[in-house]
Amino acid sequence: MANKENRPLPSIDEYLPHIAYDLVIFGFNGKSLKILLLEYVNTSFFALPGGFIKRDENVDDAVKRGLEERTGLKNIFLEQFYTFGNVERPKPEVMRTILEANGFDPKDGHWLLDRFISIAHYALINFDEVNPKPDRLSKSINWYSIDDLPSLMMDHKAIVLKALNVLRNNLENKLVGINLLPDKFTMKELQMVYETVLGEKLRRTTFQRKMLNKDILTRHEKLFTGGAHKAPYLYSFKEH
Amino acid sequence: MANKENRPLPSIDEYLPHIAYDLVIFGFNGKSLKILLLEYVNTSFFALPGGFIKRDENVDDAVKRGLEERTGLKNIFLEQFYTFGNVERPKPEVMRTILEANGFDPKDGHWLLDRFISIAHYALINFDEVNPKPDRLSKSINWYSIDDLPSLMMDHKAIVLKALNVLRNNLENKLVGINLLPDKFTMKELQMVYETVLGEKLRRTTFQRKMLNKDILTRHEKLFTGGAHKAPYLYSFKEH
DNA sequence: TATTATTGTCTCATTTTGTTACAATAATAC
DNA sequence: GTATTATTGTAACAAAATGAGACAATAATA
Repeated sequence: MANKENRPLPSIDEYLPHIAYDLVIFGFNGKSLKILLLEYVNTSFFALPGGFIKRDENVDDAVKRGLEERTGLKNIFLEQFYTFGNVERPKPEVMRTILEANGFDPKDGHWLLDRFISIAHYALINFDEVNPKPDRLSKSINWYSIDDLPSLMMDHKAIVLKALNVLRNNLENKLVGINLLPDKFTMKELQMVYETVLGEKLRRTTFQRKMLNKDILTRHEKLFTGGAHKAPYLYSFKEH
Repeated sequence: MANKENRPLPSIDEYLPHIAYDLVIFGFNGKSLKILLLEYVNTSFFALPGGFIKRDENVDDAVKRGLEERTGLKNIFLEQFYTFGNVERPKPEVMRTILEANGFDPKDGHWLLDRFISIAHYALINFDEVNPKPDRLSKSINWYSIDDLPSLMMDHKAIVLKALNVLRNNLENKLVGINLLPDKFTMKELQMVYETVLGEKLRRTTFQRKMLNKDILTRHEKLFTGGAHKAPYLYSFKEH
């Protein structure tokens, strides 16, 4: 099967049936936490980027491949956090609508219309480095602020909420900041990452003391932004 | 296909291909942390209990069903923690050996010999209430202490280690103790749960104070064990 | 040179945790 | 009964971590 541009849909010979992955790609623009969402051609469906697993491919590798195609970035912090496997989650009509809007005409019983279990991952990236590319079924891919999302298809809203929750729990252990910030950053920026992820205000002096005492930061030169006030130091995370 | 007892293998018509689940069932006997392992008939393979997902069944429900069949218990604390999806994990020869030892003769390309992705869960149960039952391919199911496991098939060792790790991280939030202990228990028993899961000794007085201050325990009557010493109070977890 | 906004650090109060000490038992032995 | 033993519950103080406020240092600009 192929559409008018003669580009075939993924073949069942190449991919594992019933298994997909979804990606919650977090980015931080210095102010708020955002995620990447696709909008499908000729529909009003917003969805998480996702994909399928090749028959001879590790799940991890499939996801890395998908993430790289979307963002152009390699070596990104990526973590699997839950597998969504409810019977109700597949919506064949939705998938059919999307495929038809893209010029395909899948037969009943086509594997893409079947039940899918989705292995959800989240990624943390530095907002500035990314130039996202939509996939061939989507008309656009854009950043949406986590507290102002459009309505999402299927159970994707639940996937995002779960991802946020996992992110909160991992904030201390995993040095989430490393992956959301540029190499050098100010203490204020680091604090804002913590505040956005946790969803609460933190006390400036306490936060600064705690971070410095952890012995995970290296202090660099000052950053002169032109503001009429004392310039903040830049920091980076220590190697080990 | 059926073996000499004429009991058929699970049919591809009924189950989703390529998808399985594995269970790390933790129990606590008052002293050490144990898990349930199967030993397969006429082989020396030890493995985690697992199963397949019916085509019209939620993953959650499939796992609950399997757990109930194994332990006879309902309403058990159960949590999905990771999906193992490496290409190297399936071992068709191993599966074939097990099936043949049980009197089956699967054709090449049989779906059970194919690649499987496994959604791993852990369960916490009260050791005393359980009378485990082997499945039909296994000759036995038994408790094995977490620090004295036999060698496990495929990547099951890695699955157990990951489960233990998740358990450690969830110890505080999830009140793991609730599910590993009987309704009423002594402070010492609670402490031993913490110590076994964390793998380290804790200070008695500090532990006691911390637990009592949390306002999660109800104190009941004393427990007279016959020991020549002061009798400890029994506690239970508060409802809410 | 004064003004302004922001940053880095100090201080002291408060809370939490580490550590030791000790009185209060249940049994048992006499 | 009374002494002995092991274990438990809690108090008491020290040490460490956190909360909260104060304040000097400093890049700009007026």
